[in-house]
Amino acid sequence: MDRNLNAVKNKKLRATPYHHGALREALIAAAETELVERGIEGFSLRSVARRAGVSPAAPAHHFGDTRGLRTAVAITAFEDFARALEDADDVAPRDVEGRVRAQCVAYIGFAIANSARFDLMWRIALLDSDSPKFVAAADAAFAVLQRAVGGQGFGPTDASDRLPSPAAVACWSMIHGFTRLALDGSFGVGIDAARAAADKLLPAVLEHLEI
Amino acid sequence: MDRNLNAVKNKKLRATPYHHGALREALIAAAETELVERGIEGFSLRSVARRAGVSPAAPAHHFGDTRGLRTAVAITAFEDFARALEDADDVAPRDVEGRVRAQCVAYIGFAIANSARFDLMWRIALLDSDSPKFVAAADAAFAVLQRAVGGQGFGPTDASDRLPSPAAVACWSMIHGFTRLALDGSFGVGIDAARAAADKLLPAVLEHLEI
DNA sequence: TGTACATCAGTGAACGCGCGTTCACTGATGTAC
DNA sequence: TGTACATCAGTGAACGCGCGTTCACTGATGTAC
Repeated sequence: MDRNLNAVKNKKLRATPYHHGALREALIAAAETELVERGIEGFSLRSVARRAGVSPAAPAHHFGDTRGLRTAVAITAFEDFARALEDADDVAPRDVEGRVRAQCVAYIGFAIANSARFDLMWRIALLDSDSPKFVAAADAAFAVLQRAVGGQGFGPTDASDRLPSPAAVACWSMIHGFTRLALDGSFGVGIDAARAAADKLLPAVLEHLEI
Repeated sequence: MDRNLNAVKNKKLRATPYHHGALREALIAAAETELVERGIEGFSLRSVARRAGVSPAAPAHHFGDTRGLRTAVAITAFEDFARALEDADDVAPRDVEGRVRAQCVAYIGFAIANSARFDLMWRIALLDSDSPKFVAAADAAFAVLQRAVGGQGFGPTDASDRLPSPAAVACWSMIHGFTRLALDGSFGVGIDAARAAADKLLPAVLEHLEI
């Protein structure tokens, strides 16, 4: 009786149903928005729950803890990243130089368009960085780049180390470094400066990459 | 009388004198240790004050606030970094390839030996990144690298943009990217894997840098 | 088709914590006379 | 050389805050019979 009363009262007050239906996805989306608006430092489990309109304990059900949520966000970010690199390769000229250039442009393009998520992807101290799903997602992204560079998988060094091909790492290093420097303000403060660097400076810089 | 009594009592209890003498330097040193032991995320004004054996309000006197302390640490880190690059250049072969190689080795060497500080140096959202002293320290480090690459200062693009020479940026991007990837575990988890990558993989990677 | 019950998803209040910063203060130093 | 006084450097208690996590709970769903 008392319980029924409560149920009725709650039903009246509650705009949304008790069960969300797709809370996991909603939380990830909320986390991404939160990341954009407040940055990694301002990001918190509670703020994400608040934004998703859900109690602070709800996320634990899906992600365990804060680190789990952050990791889930990073995984989807790496998946999107890999897709962006793939899409770029699909429409690139079929010669190696053309493919490499396309990968680099897509790389920094994704980073600029998704700078908060891109930051999180590499903040491994904040992630379950040895979670199999995370490792797989990150590896998949690099595999796309390596394929475009024409890497034959792993290089001629000791097979036991499983080091990737130097050419692919050279390309990866250069575009990753350029991207980080651009995002971190070394070519001018702000996202516009980063975009300008990608447009004006990057092509000349890539001339110095020999594949 | 009451005051005198207090003074005497305090003098007896106090192992260290009321005035520290070189608290500013001591706080920076404490901050560096704290950074190493707890990482950037665990770092806090209070923990640094605690480690320096001083009240939580003391640092404000020298640095204003937490951000100011972090910035001071980052500035000394950039100064040490520039010095490390300079020292490497002093003993490098006098041809461009030799100097570039030496810069790259010193770059990642510093980052590995000082990974916590190196992380902080680029975490500009946490710093007063437009403080003149910070900008000057960061620019000075890049200037060393640029000199070694043989950059003639600024390149042939619009002088108004003041973009640095593409060759220097290419070198910087590649070694910065390689270093970040190594520190972030892309070549294997842990500092030992980073060191191994620097030793085994980096030389082959630098073959793809054309200056 | 209906009903009992297990399981799942989310609630909301509460906890203890460490944080950055403030405040009025006190102890020490240095300087002017 | 001594003394008064201003200035500087550090104290320590207090504040309010947002955090992550826990807990017993309730509402909704699905499944076995």
